[in-house]
Amino acid sequence: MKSNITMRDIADELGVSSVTVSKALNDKEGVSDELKEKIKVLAEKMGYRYNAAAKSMKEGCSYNIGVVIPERFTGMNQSFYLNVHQHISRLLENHGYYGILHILSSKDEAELTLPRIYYERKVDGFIILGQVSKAYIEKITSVDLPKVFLDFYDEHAEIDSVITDNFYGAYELTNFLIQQGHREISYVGSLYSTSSIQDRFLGYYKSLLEHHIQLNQEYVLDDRDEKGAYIDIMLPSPLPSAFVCNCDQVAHTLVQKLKQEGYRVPEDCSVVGFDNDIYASITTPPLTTVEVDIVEMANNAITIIIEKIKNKEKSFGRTLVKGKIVYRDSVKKIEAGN
Amino acid sequence: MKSNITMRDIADELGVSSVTVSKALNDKEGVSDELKEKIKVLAEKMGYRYNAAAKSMKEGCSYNIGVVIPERFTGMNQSFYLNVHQHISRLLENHGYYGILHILSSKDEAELTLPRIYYERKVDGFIILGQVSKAYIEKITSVDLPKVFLDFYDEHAEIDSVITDNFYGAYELTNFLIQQGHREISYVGSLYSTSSIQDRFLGYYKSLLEHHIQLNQEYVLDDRDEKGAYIDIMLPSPLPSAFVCNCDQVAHTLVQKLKQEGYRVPEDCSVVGFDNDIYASITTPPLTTVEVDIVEMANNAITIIIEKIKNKEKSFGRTLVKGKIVYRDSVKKIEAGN
DNA sequence: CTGAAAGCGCTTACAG
DNA sequence: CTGAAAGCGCTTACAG
Repeated sequence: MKSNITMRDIADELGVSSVTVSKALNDKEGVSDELKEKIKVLAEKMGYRYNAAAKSMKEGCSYNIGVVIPERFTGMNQSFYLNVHQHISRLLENHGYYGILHILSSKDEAELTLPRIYYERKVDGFIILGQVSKAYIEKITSVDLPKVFLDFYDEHAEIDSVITDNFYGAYELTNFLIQQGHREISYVGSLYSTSSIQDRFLGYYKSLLEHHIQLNQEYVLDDRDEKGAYIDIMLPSPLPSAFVCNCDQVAHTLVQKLKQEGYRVPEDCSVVGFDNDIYASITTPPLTTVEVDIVEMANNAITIIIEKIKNKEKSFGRTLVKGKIVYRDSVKKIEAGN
Repeated sequence: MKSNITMRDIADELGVSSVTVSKALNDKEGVSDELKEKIKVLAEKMGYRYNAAAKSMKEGCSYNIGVVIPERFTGMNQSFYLNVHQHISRLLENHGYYGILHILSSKDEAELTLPRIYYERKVDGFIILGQVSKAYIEKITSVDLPKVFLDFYDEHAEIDSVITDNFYGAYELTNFLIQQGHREISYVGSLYSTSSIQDRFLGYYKSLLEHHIQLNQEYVLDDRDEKGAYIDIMLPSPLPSAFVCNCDQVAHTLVQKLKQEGYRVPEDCSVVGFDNDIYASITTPPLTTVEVDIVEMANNAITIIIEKIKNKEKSFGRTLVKGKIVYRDSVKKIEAGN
């Protein structure tokens, strides 16, 4: 199979012009159906492959989208974003686009270095997957390409973002705990770490408010330091009857700690997570949690970015994607007066 | 920041030709240092960005590498390949290349449909990540682009592959079990499923042979069906004192099953895994296993493919990357005469 | 040291 | 319905 067949080669073979071949292969007007068919058959036979670079140059766009994930979200235990990237990559194909993954190193993030794919015009837009620093948000906002922020947002920047409805998910989950008879409910998550953690906290808080349960500051527990590294969770005393954790991984860690201290889950205290990732299923007992709709999030992000490529002026603001509570075995119903 | 600055714009601004600008920006001979510097400064100031598409068209290559992962390896619990892709993507950048992820759907695999990135000349080569069907191997082998197979190989095809030294890893692990006094050792893995599973089995077998331990066919246990879907593992009776599992996930499943049946690990029987993925650390007790050197594997694959792009004739055959035993708590030392 | 010319493969706009 | 011409942004080979 010769490797460098061009439209011209097909044209020469058939004694027509390359313009005609171009039209035929792109199913455009202006070629007789008969000739069109003949060209297509020959192209196939000659092993013709479209040259995307030529099209890119002509049209001034690459049909690639950069998917940027900060390095710290890609650790061994953090396959969530890579998973999302996988869906993005697949869904993008339906639109004739391709994803180029760029792991943003902590160094580049700190030094505000943009991905090389930007400087080489390899991409027509960016999907930023996972919260980056404020300064980096500003930096990337200054770039003249369309971008959407996935799984986080920043209230100060005028950007489009697609996020799980963290607020509502945590709200519903806490409502559920209260329905099950819980009154002393703790929240586990460092409030200033990410917008997700903060919003989930607020959903939890709203549920408390609605049920006239006082927020006890000693029940709001840190799970990571300023750099986002996990820290040992300090159990409050007395122990609440339930814990709302900001994510499944932390819920998993918490359950292990509780067990070490001699408590049984859910008999002695209930624990719920968020994300429905692998930690939810491997915890014993399996966790009641909120499932993030990855496909829907990826889909939204892609629709938005492609729309913005067509029309730079368009703005979408925050798009919320609803999660879904997955009921498992980590919550115990408390009888009244227990 | 105007977005469509070209070399010509810079040239016009400075009253020189675009050839000179090209030379300057590419650090080529034939421009005075003074002018070169002036051009670079102005380019930066004008917000010039290189047009990769133009270069691609000129040189006939895209500077992209397609990373193809069969869909079935990307499930919730299978972040391994996505993880590898992440490293590939990062390492590729050091060579001026980029990775484009393509999830090969089971349908496309069955129908022998090549990734669209091929038909659109979006990539200069392929890294196939995870074993595909024989027919698909043949199909992709017929393609005129360089390719390397990562984490599997096929003895019939003349292809370059980078694999973990599965044979040696399982051999060493089994040796370790025997050193610890084990004699009845089971292997868990369906031998005809992938080359990895098979080679790990052979390493296990070699260790038995060397220690003059008879291979007991009833101790070779299936863990998945012909389609690769996990099946329930049938425990042999009497129970061996140790299990060599073909991967950590299966080891994790096995440990749970053993516990359900009332056995303690490692007191009643020892279990070892392979991969050192998340399952190794979340199993209670944590698993002794073999750590696959992902970075080294990715590195090798990239070196090979880039070498092959430069020189299509070059052949590398099978490249083995050594793993490393990670000792944890799932193996018990058996006293002689126990 | 500097630049005019040609060409990479395609598409668009126009003419016949 | 068909095609000649121009151009996308860059680089190479050559001439001055």
